[in-house]
Amino acid sequence: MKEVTSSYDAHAVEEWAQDFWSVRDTYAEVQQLRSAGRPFFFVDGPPYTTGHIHLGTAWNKILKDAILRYHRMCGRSVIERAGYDMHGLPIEVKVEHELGFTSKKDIEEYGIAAFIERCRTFAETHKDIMSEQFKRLGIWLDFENPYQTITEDYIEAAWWTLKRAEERGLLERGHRVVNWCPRCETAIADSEVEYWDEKDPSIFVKFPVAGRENEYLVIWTTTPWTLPANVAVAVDADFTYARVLAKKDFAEELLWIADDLVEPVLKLGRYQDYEVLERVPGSDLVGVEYTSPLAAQVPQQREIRHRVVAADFVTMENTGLVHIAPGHGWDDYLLGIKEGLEVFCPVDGGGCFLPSAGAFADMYVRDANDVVIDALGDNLIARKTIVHRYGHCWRCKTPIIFRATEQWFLKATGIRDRMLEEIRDVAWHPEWAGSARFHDFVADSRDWCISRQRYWGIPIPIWQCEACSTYTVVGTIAELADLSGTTIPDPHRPYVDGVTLPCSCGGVMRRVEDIFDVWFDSAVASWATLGFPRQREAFEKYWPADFITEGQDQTRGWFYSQLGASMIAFDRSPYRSVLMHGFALDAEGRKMSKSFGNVVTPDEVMNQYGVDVLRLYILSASAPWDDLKFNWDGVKTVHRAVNILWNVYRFPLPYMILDAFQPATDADGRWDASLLRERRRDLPEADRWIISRVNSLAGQVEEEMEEYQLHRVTRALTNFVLEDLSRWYVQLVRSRMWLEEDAPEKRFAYETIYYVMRRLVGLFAPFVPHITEQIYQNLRMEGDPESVHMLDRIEPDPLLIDTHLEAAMDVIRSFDDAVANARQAGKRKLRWPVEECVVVTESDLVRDAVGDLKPLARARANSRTVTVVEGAWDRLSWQAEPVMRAIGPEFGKEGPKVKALIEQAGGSALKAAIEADGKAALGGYELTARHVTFTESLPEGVYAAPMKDATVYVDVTLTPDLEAEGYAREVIRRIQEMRRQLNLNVDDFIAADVQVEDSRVADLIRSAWATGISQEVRAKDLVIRSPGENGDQGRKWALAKDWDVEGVSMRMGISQAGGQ
RNA sequence: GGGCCCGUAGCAUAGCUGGUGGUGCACCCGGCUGAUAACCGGGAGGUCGUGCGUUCGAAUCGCAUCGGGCCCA
Repeated sequence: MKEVTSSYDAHAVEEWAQDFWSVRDTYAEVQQLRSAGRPFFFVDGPPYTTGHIHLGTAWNKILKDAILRYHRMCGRSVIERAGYDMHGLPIEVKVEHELGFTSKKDIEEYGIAAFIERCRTFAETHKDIMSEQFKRLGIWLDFENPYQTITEDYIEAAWWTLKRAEERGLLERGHRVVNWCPRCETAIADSEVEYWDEKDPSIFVKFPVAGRENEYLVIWTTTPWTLPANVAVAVDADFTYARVLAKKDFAEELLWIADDLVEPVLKLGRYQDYEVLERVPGSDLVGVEYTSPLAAQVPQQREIRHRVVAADFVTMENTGLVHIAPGHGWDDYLLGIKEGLEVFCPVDGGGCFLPSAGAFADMYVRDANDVVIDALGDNLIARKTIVHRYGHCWRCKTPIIFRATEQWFLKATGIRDRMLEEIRDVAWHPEWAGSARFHDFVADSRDWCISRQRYWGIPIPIWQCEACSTYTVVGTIAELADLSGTTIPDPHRPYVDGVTLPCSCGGVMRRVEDIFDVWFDSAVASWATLGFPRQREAFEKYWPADFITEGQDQTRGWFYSQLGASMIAFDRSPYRSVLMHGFALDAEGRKMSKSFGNVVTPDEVMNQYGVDVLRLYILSASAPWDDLKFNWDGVKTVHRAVNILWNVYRFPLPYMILDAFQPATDADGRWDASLLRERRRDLPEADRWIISRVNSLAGQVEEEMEEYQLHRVTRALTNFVLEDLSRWYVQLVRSRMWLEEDAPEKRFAYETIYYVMRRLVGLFAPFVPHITEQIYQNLRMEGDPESVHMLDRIEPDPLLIDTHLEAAMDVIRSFDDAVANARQAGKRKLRWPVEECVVVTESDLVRDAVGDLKPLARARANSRTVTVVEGAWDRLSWQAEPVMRAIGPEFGKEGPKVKALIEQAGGSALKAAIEADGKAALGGYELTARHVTFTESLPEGVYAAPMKDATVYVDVTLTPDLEAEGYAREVIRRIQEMRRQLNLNVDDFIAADVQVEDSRVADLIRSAWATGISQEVRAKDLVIRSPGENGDQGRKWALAKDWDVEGVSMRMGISQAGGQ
């Protein structure tokens, strides 16, 4: 063991620890050490390789790391690799920015090969940056060999999975309405749509009813540009619709509006008057035909037979009639299928109208809104603007549109029920994350559109014949080589695009141009990370994952995509248990965002307080599944706690070293606690207590970790350090450290502290890996495991747990607080002894605890005696006070007499009588509890304070004996202070001179305490004198000071004694 | 609009199988001075988001409402 002189320096400790691990490759050693253990297969949810990590990313990895370290200590062989999600539109968008591109045309001109190389470089560069950041957080995952979604074997896992989908009939080519980003010119997944408020037109439009003069259906829309694609109007069959004669400026027309909405709609249309001519149910309107108000501008509209249809999604809002364009809306599309409506979608991939949109051709749809509105002419009833939530492309923030296109789908709806079954068998933490949240999401899920019309992604391995349209799904790269007779350098676009296959019909099969939705990449992670399908052994051994943990946003993301892909491939859930964690928010509970300027980065926290503090803060600040409100004050508090851990660790070291303390070891040189276990009955109570506490703590940690209650675990650990170790045990044990001779109680203290620290670092290691490693290395015995992270889990030792003692000590601590309280009231410092402390209680626990631990109680109270009194303490008396509010009305004129009687009566006797009988006779009057109150009357010099189930009375009256000790303690303290100022070692001797201005005090000290003081301050030579007395006045002291001690002036001088 | 979670002193939180609201930080006062650019004690501070209900009794259960978060439409 080495002495630790410096105070806690997080950066030095952490740099040292990381260096220590990297030199010895401790991470690999630990993995090796546990390799024979029961496997624990963990899959890292791959972060996307863009930009830098934020607090949420850090939280995610810290949770994973703490949990995995714990499992390793439990003897599990943890199977893991860090993972990275490296394909996709976000990177394409970044690269497009770098190159100044604005459209797909730019990319095609630049060359797909060159473009994806830049994407690859971008992804790899950022992967490396992020790995470094994670390592700095002390994360132990395999960063040397991470799984990457861009490698050949990974891509193969995706291909293989798609082939499984095809084999099981779950792959489908479909014409569907999808979310479409007009800038990226691709379909995007529901999960890639971000919603925020957008200002849009809100218009009410008349559609002329066919064959009727001057009669119209009134619809409402916020997307005028979809009107050229209108084919129908939907009503609710059960709503009541009104045929209204509406009047404006002497003109009249007939309008169909939902009955309840007539008034507001006509008001908006500035109609002056109206009359309801007829009311009919929606079902009566079904089949009514109408013409488009844009028939003049859009030739195709003249061909369409528009009609009214019934739908269940119509609400009693706006006009109660809904404009239907199956080419531009999900509900519209489904309704179109059901009703056999035409799907008309005159918009291209860039969001511009096609020639089939007639007069609007070539216009960008959102720009066309005004033009369309103008074209409506008289058919426009009203126009407003509305602010509503509208979807945007998550990468480029462009407002999305809905477009009917040909895409590839996985038929998630076909396996939905099986998914719901599987969810029930997964252990969710917290439970509601699965049973409520995820369940509801899956129950509402739709088919999964997996195709994207982009470049940087896993190419969809479908080859389709140009001649006969048959298609085949290729499952592996070897299979592709087999079928095509060619090999490719890289399974990305554009290399794979050039490969053709012969079709049985004699035609040529070419790959469909699409790539996978990037969510499909990570969906196959649980088998791809095991090298499946190329290698099957690990997969068969470990899959499915024992555990995953991600943020609550991954409910719709990775929890879902993995489940879907796995159900398709293997018909079972890819994970056995899931911990869903929260989001990192700012102190106000708001999302951290760059534009809001409230972002706190993990770097900021680490730079100021270090990694371990960040880790401990994040883990203890809130339950894993609650959102984390980041708070600097909280970080500071945790920093203080870690600092105390450090101080508690370093405080006994100088003494241990001075005494050449050697913990017991076994034949292999390993630390051996059996001696301490055998002698447990000989240990002082304080030692037995803290040993019991640390074992109880181990039990608590074990229990709470079962449910991933990491906040409770870390709080319990921190609390132990602060409350039990620092605030109590260290205070109790200090004086034993100072013992000169080789006393057994000092040995016990060393053994105990050593034991507690060894257990404590083991318990703390998964959460604060750096500081625990440093402490452990200093405490470690020759034969002990090389790293704290190689220790086995610290299990509670039932032999050493004494719950009675723990309860009794709680009582003493409460007593200790109460004494301090009473002393403060009596203005008697703790340094000054008192004659008597009395604990008045009715509680057996308090009585027994104070009785059993009396020496400790006495020492803590610095009291000559501590006594327990059950019932009434005879030195207490009660003062009776008349309650005139009750006496006055009842006794009338006699009142003043009663008052005087009460005031003169013995309060204690009166109280006893009333308590016994409920009444008391006094001078012929009968008194009850309502006539008199009692206040405790304390003897002179006695002060009281409450403790748990008892009251403590402290008599602070001074006697010459007490006073002598008090002054002596004051002198000792000041000489010690001067020793420190001289920077003396604890074992140096001194010579000292104390001149006391008050000769009575000087005599008091000298007669009883001269020797005591000499011993305490290690003085070979001590002179205490009154002002007149002679001493070494002429002597030059190394340090001389004047002090005011409780009003008595003293002059003290000390020097180091020569020799020894 | 829907689902899930959260809302307790200036800040962060515990309590939530209903029975007199705990803790930490900050603040004020004090102690200790061989862990000392540390450590410890005490005090003050609360309509438990709001409203209604169930109950002898609600922070805790129910309903509604407001605010925050994630997700969905």
